[in-house]
Amino acid sequence: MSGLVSSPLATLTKDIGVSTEVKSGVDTMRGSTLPAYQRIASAIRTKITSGELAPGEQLPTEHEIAEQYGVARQTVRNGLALLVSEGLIVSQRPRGHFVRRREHMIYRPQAESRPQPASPEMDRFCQQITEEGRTPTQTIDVSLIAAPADIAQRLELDEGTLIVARRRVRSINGEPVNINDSHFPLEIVKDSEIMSPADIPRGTNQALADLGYAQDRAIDEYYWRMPTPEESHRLSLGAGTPVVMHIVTGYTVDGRPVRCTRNVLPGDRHMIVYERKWE
Amino acid sequence: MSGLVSSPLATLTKDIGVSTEVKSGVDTMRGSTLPAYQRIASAIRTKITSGELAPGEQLPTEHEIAEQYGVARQTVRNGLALLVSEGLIVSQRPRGHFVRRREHMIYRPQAESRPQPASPEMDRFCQQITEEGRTPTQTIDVSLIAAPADIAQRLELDEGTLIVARRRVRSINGEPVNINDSHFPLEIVKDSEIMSPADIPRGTNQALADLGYAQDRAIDEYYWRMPTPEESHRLSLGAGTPVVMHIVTGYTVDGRPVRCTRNVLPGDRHMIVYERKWE
DNA sequence: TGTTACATATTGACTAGATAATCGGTACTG
DNA sequence: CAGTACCGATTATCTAGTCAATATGTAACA
Repeated sequence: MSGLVSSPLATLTKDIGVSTEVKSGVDTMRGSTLPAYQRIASAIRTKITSGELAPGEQLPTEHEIAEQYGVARQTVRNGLALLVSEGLIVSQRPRGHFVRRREHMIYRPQAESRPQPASPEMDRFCQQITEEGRTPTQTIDVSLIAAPADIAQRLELDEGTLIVARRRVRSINGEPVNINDSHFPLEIVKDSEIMSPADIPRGTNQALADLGYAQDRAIDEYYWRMPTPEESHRLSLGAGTPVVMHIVTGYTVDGRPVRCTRNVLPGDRHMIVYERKWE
Repeated sequence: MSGLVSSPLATLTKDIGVSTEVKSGVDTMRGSTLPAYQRIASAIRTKITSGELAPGEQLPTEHEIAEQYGVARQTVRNGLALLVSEGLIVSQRPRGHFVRRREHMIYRPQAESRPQPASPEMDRFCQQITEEGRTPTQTIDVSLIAAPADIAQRLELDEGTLIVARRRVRSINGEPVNINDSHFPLEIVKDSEIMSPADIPRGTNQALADLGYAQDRAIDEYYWRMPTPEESHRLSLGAGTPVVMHIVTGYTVDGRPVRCTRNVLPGDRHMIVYERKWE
C-alpha cells in the first residue's frame, strides 16, 4: 500500500539535522530573570545536545538536582517536564530519568507507485543509511462507515455517504509503528476482495486496478500535530512525540477519486523520503 | 526557492483530518484510577473536540475549575499544562486560557520544479481551499561556514569543508512562518550573486542553472520533532507545536549534489501537498 | 536451590499556601 | 480631553511538605 512494506527499512543512529552550528537560545538572552525551572532545563538540554549526556544515559535524581541548584523538588520536576514535552528525556518510574534514544525509519510513499528507485542518486542515498531486515506484521479490520467530512470532501461524496474503511495497524517486532486507514467508495469495491479483512499480497492498488479503477495520479497531503490520547494509546507513544497525518487521494485517469488513505506516523520512528524530477 | 512563495497561499479554517469517528480514548478506559489532573484535562479536551468549547473561546479560571472539581489549583494547572503541551489551548497571561485556533497554509515543494499545477485534479484540489492574497516578506543572511555533518554528508563533502550558507526567515504579516537555510559548495557559487544577501527574483535554482549547474533531480526528506528553544524563539512558536524538518538535496544531471536546503516548518501553520503520477 | 516476602529508592500525584508579573480597566490629574 | 497612576484579576513561579505506586535488589524461607 504505502512505501513502508516494500521499501527498505533502516534506522539512523546519528541524529542528523539538528543543527549544531546554532548556538545560544532563549536561555542565554535574559539570563538573570529566567525562572529557575527553565534554567535547570536549559542546563540539562545543553548537556544533552552537546553530548555530555549520551542517549540512554541516566540523569541525577530529582532530589539530587534540587539539592545541586538549591530549589524545591517540584521546581526540578517542572524543568524535567519541559524536557519530557520536548521529547529529549523520558521518565521510567521509579528508575529515574533517561536521555531519549532517537532513531528514524525510512518511509517512502513513492514506492507504491514506482516499483524501484528511479535514479542512481536515490540508490546511493538509501545505501548511506544502514539497512535492517525486520519483517512487519499487521492487523486489518474492514467496516462500512458513514464518510466523515474530510474523507467525503476528498472522495467528492456527500458527508455521511456509506463508504468502505479498511483499517490497519502495522507493527514491527510487536511494536506498532503506524496506523493506515484506507477508504473507498462503496459502489466501486462492493463484493470485491477489498471488503475482506485479509491481506492482499499484490496490494489494494492492484486490486483496485483489476476492478477497472487503476490509479493514474495521487495527491499527498501532510500535516503534523500532537497526538490525541487515542492515538497515543494505539501507537504507545511517549510524551513529546508529535505525529504526522499523511492523506493520499488516488485518482483514475478520468480524474475520479477512488481511494483516500489516512496514515498516522509517529514522530520518533519515521522519516519521509521523496524523489523529485525537474520538468 | 521552495513552494511557499510561488504557490497559492491558503488557509483551512476547517480542522480537517482529526478523525471524528474515533471515539473514546485512554480517558474512559480506566475511569476510576485516572489521576485528577488527567480527568480534568480529558473533560476539557472532550469539550473542545466536540465543539462545546469553540476555537478562541475562553476557559474558566484555574480557581473556578479547582473549585468545580474540588481540587487544589496546582492540580488544575497540571491538567491545563497537558492541554497546552498537546497544542489544544494557549495561556494568555493574565487574561486566562483560550481554545487554540488552528489554520493551515499550503506548502508545495514541487512548485519549485514544476511551473504550474500539473493536472486538473491539483487545480481543483487547491481551489477547494480558500485562497488569500497575502504578501510574504523575508530577511536573508549569507555566510561562509564549516559544513555541519548532516549537510556535508548530503553534499558529499568532508565535514568542516567551507560552504556557503544562505539563511532566510520568511514572514507573512510580520509573523515568521518558516526558516529556510540553503547550502552550496563554495567552488560552485564563488563570486556569484548567490553570495550576496539580496533577493534573487528568478530564484537561486535558476541562478545555479545559469552557473552551469542546473538541477535535474532532488531528494526530499522530512522528519518531525518538537522545536529547540532557539527555533521556538526564531519562529515565535507556542508550546505544543511540533516542527517538520524538510531537507532538499538537489543534483545535476551528472548526479552531483549542488544544493542542500534545510527548512523548518512550524506545525500549526503549514500543510505539505505533493502530487504524484503513476509510472 | 528456588521462591517468596520485604525494604528501599525513585518518581507520580497532590495540598495549601506565598510572592511576582502582567494585562485591562478605572479613577485621578493636568 | 489626554495622559498617568493605581487597582484588581489572573496566571507564573516557587516552597515544603505528604502519601501513593512501582521497579529492583535483598533477605528470609521452604
